[in-house]
Amino acid sequence: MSERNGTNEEGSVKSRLVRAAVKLFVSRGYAATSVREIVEEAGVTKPVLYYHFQSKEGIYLHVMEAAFSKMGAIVETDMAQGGSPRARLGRLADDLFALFETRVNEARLWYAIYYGPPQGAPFFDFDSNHKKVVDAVRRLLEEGIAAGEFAPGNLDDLTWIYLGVFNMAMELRLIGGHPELGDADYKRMLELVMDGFARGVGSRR
Amino acid sequence: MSERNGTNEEGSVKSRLVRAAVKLFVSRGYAATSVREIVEEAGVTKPVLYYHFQSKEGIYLHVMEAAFSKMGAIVETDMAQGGSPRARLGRLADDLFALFETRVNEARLWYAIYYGPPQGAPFFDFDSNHKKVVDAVRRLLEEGIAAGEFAPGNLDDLTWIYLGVFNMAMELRLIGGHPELGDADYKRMLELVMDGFARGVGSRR
DNA sequence: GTCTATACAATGATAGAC
DNA sequence: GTCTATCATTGTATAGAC
Repeated sequence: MSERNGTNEEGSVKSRLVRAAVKLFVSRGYAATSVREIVEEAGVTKPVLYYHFQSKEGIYLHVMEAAFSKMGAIVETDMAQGGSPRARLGRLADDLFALFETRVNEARLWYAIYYGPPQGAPFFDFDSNHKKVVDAVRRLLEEGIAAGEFAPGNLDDLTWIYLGVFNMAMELRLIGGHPELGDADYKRMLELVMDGFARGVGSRR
Repeated sequence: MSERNGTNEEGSVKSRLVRAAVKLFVSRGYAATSVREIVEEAGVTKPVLYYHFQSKEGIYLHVMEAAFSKMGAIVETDMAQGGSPRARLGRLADDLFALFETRVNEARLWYAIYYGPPQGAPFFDFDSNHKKVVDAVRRLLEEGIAAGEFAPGNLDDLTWIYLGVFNMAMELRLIGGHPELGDADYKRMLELVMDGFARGVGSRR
């Protein structure tokens, strides 16, 4: 039963290569990581990497896709669930932040490539995934206004304010030196923002 | 008068090298940029770079310091000015955003190195500059509360919410695909946030 | 200060044996 | 599937002439 599942088995050469690539791309960046370092970390030789993936670009794309598919799955799952819009907004933030917490290191690579220079890395479509999250937040805010949980206001402004605070919480975890900022703190900040939305801060003219 | 000012003259070899390095570090990243590309872009040969700067790291540090010194200067200037705390907070955001607008490309490099893997680039002290901005915002919020412009609240929460929205505005400019987000939009969002602070959203218990 | 020419290690990738 | 051995190219950096 060596082919029981579609993905890699625990200690297989392929999965060891992926783990090594993640570790090195994350700690050094794409361009600064060499194929030699990856295969040494994985305890194999170069041709093994070129056999399983076709190139350095190939293993990079494999790593990125594996990490991002989870995010899309969370959004879809959460949007299919019930509850009040405000409660669902909080749950979505919780689940996304929990995923982020388990992959803080990968997230450093996402940020570097998404906001920064491409580093010579092949194109990866962040935007379609990012858009899923933005659309979900906007829709929940819209439903919250319709349900009377939030006061009417410019939907774009509310969306970006909410995501701005959420994003800030992630970035504070990303950089060192902010160890005291935990789950409770970011949750409290998001509740403050939603309190503001409920009281009609978004309805400024 | 070839040595009239302390910095580089307009078309000097040194300044041409700096401009070329900025352009390439910004568009490709530090690790993915080669010394050969820099000198070709500047129209000189390799030894010229090694003569003026000592290494690839040397010209990188020169580039980073030049850009960041401006940010510290803005914070210090704005903090020395008068006006109500809320008005000063708005002015600080304006001035920092204006600097950011003139250097969107450099900002991409800052984000990549600050939040992402080091790319093999030498250490650069972002945090002391970043801390200046954070401290300024926190102090203005504190003064605003003392003056009765803002309702009392958790100062850390207010600071990060404000900076989160400010930061989101910058990041939306950083990535393509959000062309419609201009000065007026981000200013309106920050005013909404300060409205919330004024009405006491931060005083949740 | 700027050039030509080059040293020399490391890079991504492959051929061919097993 | 995995190895040894090696390719051509590019990388940072320098010696030495002008």
